Amino acid sequence: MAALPTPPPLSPRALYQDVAERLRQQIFARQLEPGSWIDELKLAAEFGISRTPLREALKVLATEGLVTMKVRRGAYVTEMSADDVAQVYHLLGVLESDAAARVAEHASDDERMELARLHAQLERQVRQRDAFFATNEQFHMALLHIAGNRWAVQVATDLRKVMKLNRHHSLFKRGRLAESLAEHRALMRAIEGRDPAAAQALMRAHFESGLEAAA
Amino acid sequence: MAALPTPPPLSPRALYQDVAERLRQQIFARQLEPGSWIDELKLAAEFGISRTPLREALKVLATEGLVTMKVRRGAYVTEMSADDVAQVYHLLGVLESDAAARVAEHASDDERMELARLHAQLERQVRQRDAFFATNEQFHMALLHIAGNRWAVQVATDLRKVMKLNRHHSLFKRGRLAESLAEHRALMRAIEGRDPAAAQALMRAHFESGLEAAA
DNA sequence: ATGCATAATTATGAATTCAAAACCAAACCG
DNA sequence: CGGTTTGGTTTTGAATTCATAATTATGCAT
Repeated sequence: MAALPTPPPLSPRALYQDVAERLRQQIFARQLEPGSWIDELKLAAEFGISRTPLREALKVLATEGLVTMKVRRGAYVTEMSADDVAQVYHLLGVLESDAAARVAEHASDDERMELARLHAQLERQVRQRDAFFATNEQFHMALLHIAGNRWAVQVATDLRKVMKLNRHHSLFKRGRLAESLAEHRALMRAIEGRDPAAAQALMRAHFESGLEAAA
Repeated sequence: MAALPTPPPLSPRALYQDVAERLRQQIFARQLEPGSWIDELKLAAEFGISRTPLREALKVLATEGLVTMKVRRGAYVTEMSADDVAQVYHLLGVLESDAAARVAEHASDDERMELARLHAQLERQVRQRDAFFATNEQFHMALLHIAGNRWAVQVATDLRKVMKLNRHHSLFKRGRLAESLAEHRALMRAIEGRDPAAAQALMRAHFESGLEAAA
C-alpha cells in the first residue's frame, strides 16, 4: 500500500476547538486586549470560517473564563482585577501544595527523575526569562500530573489560562527568578526526601512569596 | 409612571444558557443516562428550538465535563468512574478545607450566624434525606462564598455538578448522615472558636470520612 | 448461508439566511 | 438651546440549508 497522501490532513478535533485554541493564543499574545470587544464578523473573515464555529468557540472560552459574554452585545476579553489574580494564584497554591504532598509520598523513581530533570533545566535557565517561564510551567504541570488527579490537572490548566490574561506576572519582578529557583530547590529536596508535610509547606510558601512579589 | 407590563418577559440570559441548565437538570435526574448518546434532533424538537442553541449548550456542558464530545459522532453524557469520583471528592476537600480555614479566621459575625443558621437547619433535617442533601450543599457553598474566593466558588460549583453524575453519593450510606452531622458540629465549633487550623483539619477529615464511606 | 462490496439513510459539522435588538445620528419639538 | 424621538445601520441570536462523514441496509458472489 502506497503512502497515504494524508487526505484527512489530520483533523482529530473539531473546527471549533482549533478556533478556540487560536483565540486563546491571540488573547495571550495581547492581540485581543482584555476588556476589548470581539468582532465576530471580522474574526470569522480573518479565520476564513463562518460565524457558527467561531461562536461555539467563544462559548467554550466563556465557560473557561477567558471571555465574558454580555447578552445582546457580544463577547469581551475578560479583565482580571488585581484581586482576581490574587484569588486565582491562591487557588493554584492550594491545589499544587496538595499535589506536592502526594508526589512526595507516592511518586515513583522515574517520576522523581522527571521532576529532577525539569528542575535541572530550570537551574540552567535563570538568565532566560521566557525559557524559564515555559519550563517553570512544565514543572508545575508535571507535578500535578504525577500527583495523579486528572481533575486537578484540568482545573489548574484552566486557572493558568486566566492567569495569563494578566501581564503583571510575579516572576517579572527583578530578582524573583533566583528566589523562585531557591524555593524550587528546597521543594525538590523535600520530594526526594519523601517528606509530604515539608513538600506541602514549601509549595505553599512558594506561592505565597510569588503572590507578595506581585503585589 | 405605571407599572411596567414586563415586556421583555425576563430573558436576562441567552437561550443557550437556559438550554444548558435544562440539560443539566435532565442529566442529574437521570433522564439522560451517563454513557448514553444525546440525540440533537430529538432534543431540539422536544425543547421547541433549533439545533444551533442546543449545540452551543452542549459545548458548554462539554467544557464543564458533564458531556463528552466525540468527533463526527456527537455528544455523550459523561460516565464517572469510581476513581473519578474519588478524585473530584478529594479536590473538593482540598478547596473547602482551605476555605474553612479562611472563614474561621476572617468571617464577620453576620457570616458566622448565617453558617450557624444553616447548620441548625441541618440538625433538624437528619430524618429527611433529600432536604438534608440540599441544605448540606447550601452550607458548603455558603462557606466557600464567605471565604471570598469567587474562583474557588466557580470551580467547586463545577465539581459538584460532575459529582452529581454519580448516584453512589457517600451520604447514601446508612448512618452516614448522623456521622456527617457530628463532623459539621465540630467544624462549627472550630469556626466559632476562630481556630483556622482546626477548621481546616476538621473539614479535611469530614471529606476523608465521606470518601471512605463511599468506597 | 456467510462475507464483502456497495448503495441508501441518517446525523454531524459548518455555512448561510433571517429576525430582532442595540446603537448611532439627525431631525423635531418643547 | 437641550432633550427626546424616530429612522437607518450594525450586530447579535437563532433557524434553516447544505455538504460530508458515518452507519445501516441491501445485494451479490462465493
